[in-house]
Amino acid sequence: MSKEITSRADDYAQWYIDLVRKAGLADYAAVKGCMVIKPYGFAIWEHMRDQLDRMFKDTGHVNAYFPLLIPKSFLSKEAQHVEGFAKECAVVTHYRLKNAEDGSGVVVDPDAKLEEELIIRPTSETIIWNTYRDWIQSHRDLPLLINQWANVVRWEMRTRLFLRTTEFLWQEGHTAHATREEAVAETLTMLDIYARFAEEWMALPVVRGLKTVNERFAGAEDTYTIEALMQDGKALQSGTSHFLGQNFAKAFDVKFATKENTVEFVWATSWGVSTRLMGALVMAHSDDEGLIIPPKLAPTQVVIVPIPKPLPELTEVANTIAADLKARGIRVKIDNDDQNRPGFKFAEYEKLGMPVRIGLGARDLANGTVEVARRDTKEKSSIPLDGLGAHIEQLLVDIQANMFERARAYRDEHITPANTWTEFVEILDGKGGFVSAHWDGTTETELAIKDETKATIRCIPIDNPQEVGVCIKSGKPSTQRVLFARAY
RNA sequence: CGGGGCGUAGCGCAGCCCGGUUAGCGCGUCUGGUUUGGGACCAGAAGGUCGCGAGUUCGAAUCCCGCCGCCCCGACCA
Repeated sequence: MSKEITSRADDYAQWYIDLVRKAGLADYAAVKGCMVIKPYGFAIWEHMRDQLDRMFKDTGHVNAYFPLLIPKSFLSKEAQHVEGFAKECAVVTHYRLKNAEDGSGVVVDPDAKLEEELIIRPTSETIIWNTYRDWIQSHRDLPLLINQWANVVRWEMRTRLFLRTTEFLWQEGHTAHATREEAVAETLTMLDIYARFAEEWMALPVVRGLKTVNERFAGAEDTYTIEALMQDGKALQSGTSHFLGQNFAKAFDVKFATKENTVEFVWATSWGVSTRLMGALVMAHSDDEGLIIPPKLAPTQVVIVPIPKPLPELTEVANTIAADLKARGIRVKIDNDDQNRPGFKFAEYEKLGMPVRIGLGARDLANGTVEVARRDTKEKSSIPLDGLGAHIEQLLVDIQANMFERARAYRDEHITPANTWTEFVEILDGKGGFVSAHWDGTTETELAIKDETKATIRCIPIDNPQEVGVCIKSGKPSTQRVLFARAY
């Protein structure tokens, strides 16, 4: 077992894992690499999920659910797709257990071997497109805009809570369109929704961009990404939106009759974000005291702590404040615990990242004030009871904005141009973050850079300015800078 | 699968090199009391197949051999 890491500076990755555990977000359980999301972690995820779901529905999408198990043969229908996922699939081979002859427990019944093995979905393109074939006949059936909330399994070699687990929760949207243009537009619309969600709800600034051929989703023509920067200078791919062209339509023979009475293959997109976003939230905002949850996602936005404990006269005032806040749509909780001391509670709520804490004691009441502490800056101030509700309402807005601004300032400071190879390596090893550098556009060079520095091309930013230059590595001509970084 | 490290109370660890009373410490838990505006204090209590197996020895947490498990780094990846 490893020692506890208490500061971000010591070992960021380990500190992150300890924090996720200590704050009660999640832990590993039973099967190696599999994660249990605990109630507090799940409450935050639910806020994220609900908001994303609203944004999907506002753009015309509907939810459905497809099976967990996929016939093995489906996976081999799209050549690139198999290649991308074959190495990490969990396979179901039998459907029955029986008691062992020697009474040692249950064993797999060899007589119950499946004709065709089943794959536990690593992603659902194949089973969904196999289904879409029956759903789509005419241009009148298009566009088909479906999302599903599901779990998937990818048998990764190494895992890390939220960032990469064997099983994870996500949403995957799968759409079918009559034209290339419409599908490309959908791909970008969804990328934009992800970026807006990250920035407006998670207070997480992201770079929108296009993946290189090498980093592209298996089976896609184009993969777009939102890339976020963590506090240790490493990048995190936080969501992807794929333009699939007609690849899956061809693999699964999904055609439609056009208005012109011809028959065409449909155009496809898929897009997803996962519980990895929870990891991004933690790694982008936390400090040594614990989590800092943006108000829009905090399960409890304001906690009222009677000091030293819930005495009747304090509880009465607390109830009045809580009623006012609730009426304003604020998620508020009164701490009625009379066992722990205030200092303990303060530390505890800071660890959980609750945006605002209201301290309420005799001393305050005598002055007609309360103590308001904000988690993001740890500032405390004395606020009059009169007008408190409006003040808190505004404070939550301010905290949300401040968290985003702070993260954006950090991100912006950590996009560094490099013009020579020496500079490039120095930045990666020193301040970290994104390095903006010229690249000759070849996979060969990209891989050579990755080999030597562990940095990958995170993306070619959308609307990237074109400029003449030479590749940082090969010295060959280049037309634009791309963003490199070491990534999770 | 390669390179490191670690398995001792619910959690975090010391003890091991150099074998020797009844295996310790901190946190947590339970009881009682005093406290209560930034992680309270005092007193007492419960809690252990020292990862498993075999060996050396009068005697093994400690030494030897084998096995198992976990963590970290690398290859894979949302």
